[in-house]
Amino acid sequence: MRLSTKGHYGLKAMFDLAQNHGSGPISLRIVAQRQNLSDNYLEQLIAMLRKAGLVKSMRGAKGGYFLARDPAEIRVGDVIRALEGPIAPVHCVSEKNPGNCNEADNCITRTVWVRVRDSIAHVLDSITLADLCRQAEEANKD
Amino acid sequence: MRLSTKGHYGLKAMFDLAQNHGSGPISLRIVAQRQNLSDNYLEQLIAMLRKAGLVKSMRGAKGGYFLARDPAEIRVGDVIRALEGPIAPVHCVSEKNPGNCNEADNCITRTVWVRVRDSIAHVLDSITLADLCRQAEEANKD
DNA sequence: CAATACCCTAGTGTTATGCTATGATATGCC
DNA sequence: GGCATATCATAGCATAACACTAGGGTATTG
Repeated sequence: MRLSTKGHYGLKAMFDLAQNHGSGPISLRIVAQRQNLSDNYLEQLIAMLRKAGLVKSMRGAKGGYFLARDPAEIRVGDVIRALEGPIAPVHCVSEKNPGNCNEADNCITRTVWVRVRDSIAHVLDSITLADLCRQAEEANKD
Repeated sequence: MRLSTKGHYGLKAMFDLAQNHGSGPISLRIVAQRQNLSDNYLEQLIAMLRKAGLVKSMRGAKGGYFLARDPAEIRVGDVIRALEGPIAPVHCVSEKNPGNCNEADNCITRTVWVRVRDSIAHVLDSITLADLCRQAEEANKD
């Protein structure tokens, strides 16, 4: 019942970009240093986020990455799905292509996984990157 | 964000035992056949459940497994934890031994995982095996 | 034109998964 | 007692995912 580091690290990076949103592209090296991640590895993760349309990039010197939309318009669920695929505690209740469970009709335990899936999705989709930034600000007040 | 088959199959087996609770020990071969699982593999899973005190066994001919407590006293969460370990979307917010996150204090994304963890735990702990049996009965009414 | 930074792909050690297989031990029944 | 039926325990193993590392190519700035 565990997330891979993809989602874990990827959200950290997105949060970093959100905090610096509006001040132009930011190089990955900086993000990786700030969030204490391998920049080579992070590059692969951000490529997935770019392909999902969540971040945009500018190449060349002074280039870098920035959020494709306002932080308030990016939900944590968007980030996680881009990196980890559809939310699915078990294959037969995946958000996408639920797979062929030949006994889906009379499989009672299936209802458990549907509820787990929905509760995870609800949490992830109810938090935006802007929410996280607000939280960080409040934590820094002390 | 996925459960292994351990939890998936294990819950199926426990549900099977719950449905036949009260009629003495049931051999694993029967459970495996009914739930369409490899009996050799299921043996390993049920060993974990036995060590967790959720099922009891009788050896020898006419032996088998049976629930250690009433189905109403066994939560799905108990089963999953026995098979998958503590619920922890990421290591630093594990239910047990949360691990040393050197920036736990100012890690904002951490709050996301805490909420995910708690919502999963809440769903799993709010469903008992008896609930599943009741659901199965209602589904069979049609 | 050189430094910077994105972009892409290949490779790699480690771990977990999802089993299979084999043998030992305990119990019930004839 | 002896045989069939179970649980119990452990070892092995092919596959896949994970978490990176490495190295090269391409675009942009100054």
